Amino acid sequence: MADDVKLEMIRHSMAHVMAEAVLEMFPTAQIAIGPAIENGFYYDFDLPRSLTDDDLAEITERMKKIIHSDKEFKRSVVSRDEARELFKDQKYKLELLDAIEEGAEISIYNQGGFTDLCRGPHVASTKDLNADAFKLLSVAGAYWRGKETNPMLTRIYGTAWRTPKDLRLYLDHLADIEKRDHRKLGKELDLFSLHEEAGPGLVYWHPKGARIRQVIENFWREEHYKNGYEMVYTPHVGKSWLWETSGHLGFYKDSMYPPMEMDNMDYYVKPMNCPFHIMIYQNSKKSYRDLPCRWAELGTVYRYEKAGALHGLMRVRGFTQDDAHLIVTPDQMDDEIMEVLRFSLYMLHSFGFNDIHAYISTKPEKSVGEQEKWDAATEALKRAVEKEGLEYDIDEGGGAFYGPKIDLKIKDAIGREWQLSTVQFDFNLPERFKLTFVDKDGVEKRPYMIHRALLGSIERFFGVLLEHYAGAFPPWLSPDQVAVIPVAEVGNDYAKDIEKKLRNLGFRAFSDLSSDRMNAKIRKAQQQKVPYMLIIGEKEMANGTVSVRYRNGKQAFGVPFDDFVKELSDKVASKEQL
RNA sequence: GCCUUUGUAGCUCAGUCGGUAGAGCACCACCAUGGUAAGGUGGGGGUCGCCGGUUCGAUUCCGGCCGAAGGCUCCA
Repeated sequence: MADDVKLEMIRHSMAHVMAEAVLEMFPTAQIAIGPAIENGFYYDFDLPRSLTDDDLAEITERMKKIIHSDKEFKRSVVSRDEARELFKDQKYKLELLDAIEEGAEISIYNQGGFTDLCRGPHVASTKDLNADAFKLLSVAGAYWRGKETNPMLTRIYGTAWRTPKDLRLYLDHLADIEKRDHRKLGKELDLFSLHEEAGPGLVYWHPKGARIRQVIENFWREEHYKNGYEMVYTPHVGKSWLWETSGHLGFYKDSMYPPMEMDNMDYYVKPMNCPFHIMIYQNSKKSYRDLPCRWAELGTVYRYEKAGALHGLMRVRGFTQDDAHLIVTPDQMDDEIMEVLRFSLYMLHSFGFNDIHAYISTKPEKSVGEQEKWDAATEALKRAVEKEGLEYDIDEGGGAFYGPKIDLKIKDAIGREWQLSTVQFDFNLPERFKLTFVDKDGVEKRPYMIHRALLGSIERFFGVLLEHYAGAFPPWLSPDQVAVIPVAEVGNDYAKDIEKKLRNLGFRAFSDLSSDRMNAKIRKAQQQKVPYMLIIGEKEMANGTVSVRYRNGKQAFGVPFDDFVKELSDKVASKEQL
């Protein structure tokens, strides 16, 4: 039996054991569903009261007893009527029963004092579970069958493993995730903040965060020019005419900030940049000779996200998309898609993301645009992904109503997936705005429009980067690349001099001339994750050298200053991690 | 929006079984001039998230509101 199947059985069985424990404590509880999930299990209950930490402890103890009691998981097949009788007091189970199609086998599992409607499979006996290899993690609310209109149930999440050691490794992993939390690191490293009183979901970039953002944006712009893009700037608000024409007021209004009235007209803050780029396109008659247009903008947009959905930098109400729109002739589509994909991968690699997976989403049931266009575009996406040798999955019917897309997801340093790049066809806006170009044969034709973001949004990308590197950015991105630390006050002038030289060479350096002792200065720089510390004392002053202390604890003494500059330059140019 | 948890100094947190609060770090001043992760002493700083109720008295009890965290849902 495959290992992962066995683990799933353990987790599913744990869910049953937990349900038994909960029913012991709350005999009137209604039980809903309790599946195995990634890393653990959960069970949903309708309870007479809310749960406390003490309750979780008691449930845990009861579960341990049940596990030690060595009860067999007995499977039996029952008729629908027998099942209805068995679960006559369990309304959610009856609802589940009704959903089982006619003629299908109805199986139940029993372990000692608990019987559940269940497809299985389970471990043979509760003794196959390890009483020291599970932990109840949290209590949360969850709608019955995930529907907002249904009653809210109490969900208990747990994690379960084969051995206590596996459990410990997983708990360590959770601790690692907590340590890397970008909200925590953002505060510790003084990179950004959010201010509820000034508006939730709106990001304030502090000087050090802004330095990193500048490096990202400057690199982004340079690469876009190298890759044949032009930069545009567009307004932040537009009259309702624009959003009516684009269709956003029809299908996207709930996600937009409400209108501002001026001169009897409604103005809306932009939730997307596309209509503005289209206005630029429309400004003059376009020939096939003008295409492709590749227009990029770091465009800040505002969207109304539900308060409960906001999360640090990952989900905000105001964010800057690294947006671009390609307006191309049908002939150019294939090459352009391939270029966009190649460019995306290059960008992601540059930031240290090498584990990349693609997802192609195809035509959903409700959609606009002719079938041939969808087919042509979807094929172009597939060809591009295959040409780059990317692994990919197809999400059938998962595209937006206006066109198919490729999403690229990266894996970060601890294996979590994040969606960053997206390349999306749009068959809707060219129609709505009646975009045309005059082709070689003198006939006006409709161009293809491709919407793409490589990093997604600057805010979210920054959050992902921060967690990926756990705050220890590679030197090219570090907000402070070099801390110059004099051993004593007599070294202050030399330290200042070195700082100045480094700054003049374009590096981000500072000298710590505070009245702290050297040890404290080193500690501070280390906590701020500064990659290079130059320790300056009498020896260094006499010889024109520096003593280098690296963030990773390594040291190099008596390094000629010019040698250090060379080393730093190489590191920054290569974008390598220290 | 809903469920659970939560909101005390800039940060991390303690505390008051109802009598208007403390620690460490940070900040300021003074002393100390120190060779690879915290030198010493002193000081300033809080209407205990907001509004209302109970009470002689509320940061503490009760109710409402707002925010945050973890979920459900959605997504860049």
